[in-house]
Amino acid sequence: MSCQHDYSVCDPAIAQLADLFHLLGDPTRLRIVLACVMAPIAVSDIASSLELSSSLVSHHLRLLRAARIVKSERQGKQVFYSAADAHISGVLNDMLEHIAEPSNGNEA
Amino acid sequence: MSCQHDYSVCDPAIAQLADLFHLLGDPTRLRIVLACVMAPIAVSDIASSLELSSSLVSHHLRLLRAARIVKSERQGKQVFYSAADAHISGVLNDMLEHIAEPSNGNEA
DNA sequence: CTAACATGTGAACACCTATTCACTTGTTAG
DNA sequence: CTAACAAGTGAATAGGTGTTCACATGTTAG
Repeated sequence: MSCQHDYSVCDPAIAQLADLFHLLGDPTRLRIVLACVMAPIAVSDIASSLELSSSLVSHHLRLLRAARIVKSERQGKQVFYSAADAHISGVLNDMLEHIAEPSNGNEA
Repeated sequence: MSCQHDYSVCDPAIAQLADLFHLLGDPTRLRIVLACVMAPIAVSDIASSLELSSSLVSHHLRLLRAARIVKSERQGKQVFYSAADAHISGVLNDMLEHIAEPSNGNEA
């Protein structure tokens, strides 16, 4: 198996990996993900709390759900979205730590 | 301080976070990052091993270095690039685990 | 059934960006 | 100095995509 768990990643895995990062790479979509990671939340609540149209939120949630970044659960008229698994929060935490790190003098 | 280390992320941090993910969201750029994460490597070696033009690799490395995802080190004519810190590999590992996870029946 | 609400979706547009090409800058060797 | 190699850069372009608008679907209440 040439597709192990270290960094010798096979090409299809790279495409999938890039797709996940790409989905998190949009500020609006990232805010939606963060809202879902905190707690299960309905589409309309995401829209109102982030001041976005429900339509836009739905568009983004569709992509996020297709990539299994979030999962959906219906409760009456509303559909609640939440983080798909723990890896997502792990990724977000690592990136936040990366940002919080002091500049190592390798910029500019 | 409203900008703590949990998910109540302030807006400028979200922009920065999204920018990092966006940089990893391109397959070509992600391959370059993976090459750098494995071991310090020169621009020309990245280009030849990934079958890309040196120009394209330089363009991407500029962006990656600006975001402190990679760092550069000159050795003679060549410039070696490597991962900026451990958080990057942590993020990549988490995402790989996310991919490797069995489908939880929430697709399609 | 209808009305009202919540969510999903298709098309269109404006914007962004990855890539290529030509060129410049830097470095070592002679 | 020049020649050859490595890396960086600016402009132009083709393709991708986030957003909006109008509408469709689904669900509950009456």
